[in-house]
Amino acid sequence: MTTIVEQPFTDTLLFQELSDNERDRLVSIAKVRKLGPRQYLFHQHSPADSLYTIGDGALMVERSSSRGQRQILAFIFAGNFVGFTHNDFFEYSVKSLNDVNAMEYPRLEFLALCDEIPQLKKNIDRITSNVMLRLFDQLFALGQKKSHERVCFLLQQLADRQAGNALSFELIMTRQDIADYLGLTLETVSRAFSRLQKDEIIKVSMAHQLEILAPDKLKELAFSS
Amino acid sequence: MTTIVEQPFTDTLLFQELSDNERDRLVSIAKVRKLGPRQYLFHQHSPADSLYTIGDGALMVERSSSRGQRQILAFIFAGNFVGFTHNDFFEYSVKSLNDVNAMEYPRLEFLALCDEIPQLKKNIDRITSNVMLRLFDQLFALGQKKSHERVCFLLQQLADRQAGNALSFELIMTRQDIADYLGLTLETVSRAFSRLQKDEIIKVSMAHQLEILAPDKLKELAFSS
DNA sequence: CGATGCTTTGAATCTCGTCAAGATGTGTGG
DNA sequence: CCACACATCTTGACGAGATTCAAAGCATCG
Repeated sequence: MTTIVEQPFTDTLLFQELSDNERDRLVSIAKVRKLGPRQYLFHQHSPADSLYTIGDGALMVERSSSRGQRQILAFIFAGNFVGFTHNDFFEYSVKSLNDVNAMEYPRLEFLALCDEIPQLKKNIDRITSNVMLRLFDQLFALGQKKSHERVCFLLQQLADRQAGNALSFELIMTRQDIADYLGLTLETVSRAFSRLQKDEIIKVSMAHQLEILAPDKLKELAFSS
Repeated sequence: MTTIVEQPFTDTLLFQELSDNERDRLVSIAKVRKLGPRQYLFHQHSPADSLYTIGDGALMVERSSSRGQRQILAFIFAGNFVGFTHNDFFEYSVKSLNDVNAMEYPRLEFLALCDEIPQLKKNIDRITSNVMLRLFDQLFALGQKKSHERVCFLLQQLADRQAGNALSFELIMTRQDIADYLGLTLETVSRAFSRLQKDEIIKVSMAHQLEILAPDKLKELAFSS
């Protein structure tokens, strides 16, 4: 259970700088939650009774309209924290991409701990701030970038967040998931991959194994800075 | 100065449920900041040394790339609070749309007050949460909606937030501003207005006076729920 | 090995962006 | 108060980029 703490993941570390005792108190109110691929951790509009940390696996935060349109608001990975809201109901669903090991914290008990452990509250605030900054980036991408730039934007994010800066990693989401994250269609995403491959910026094997051949060009296209 | 407190504005009320004494402490560290139209409250990448509440007027939160692309992240109005960040530098600029009366709070002193006044911290958290929810909506709009639906989305927001649910109000921003908020071009925005006017959903006078003729249809298009 | 689900590619269509002109609105000075 | 200049907005014609529809190619899994 404490493997969550040990993992060398980038941001959203809920446990950062907590004492052993404080961590134990968090662990004591948690229970394990396991998910297979393509299962929901929780649904949009359901009561926001729990919060979660991800120990293993990857998920996506999605919002759907009754017309069947879907926007993916974020991808989340091991070490991340999800489900914190001021509302009584969730504004989004969270769905797994692969096998997931999560810890579930009852909301009221968690909030009580937040009041008692100032550092925990600080960690929440820092995570919230990071999430917000990422939303700004995504908004800029959807508003200003062309399709292949948006794909580069996502690949850069995945390289940083999922793969820990590796140049080779697995694309665990489908083309449709990527499309719904970037505000495109799956065909457009597929064409963007083909184009980036032709330009020798990336290499895709078996549709889901990705290799970054030209990291500088990728960044250039991702941030059009 | 205390008019800020009294104004009946919707959300992001920094002063909500504070005692008179606590409000006075906030006011005591604040100083007045006045802006003419199209002036910057602060710039992207400048040191985040202050926070602000808006007493009067309207502004936009914008992020620009060195390529000259601009994404407007939000419009903000009287009663709103802006500039809160965990970074040492601002991730965005804030620029006025008309004459603005703001209050400026030195960041360190403000943060100290947050530690001393739990309700103030709670207000910040609530505001942050509202901002996040609005970012979700905007992301959905940019990712999933067509141009005229995005324009409806903005008009609905303005009717709610700027005009206090009125059916008639002034469009204080330019077509270019609207375009940069919605990820479109000014021409597309203009065409969307013409189309909505032809469909008798809105009426535009002198390019900046707006009247909502069919509120239900507007909502329908805005939320395509 | 065939069935299924996902991905790629092609062709037609459509929406939106670009470029350009003209209209409307605003502000200034005579 | 009018006339002129400058900003902004509207509209049209065209082209680029994205979506849609359709078919074919690949993996995966029983």
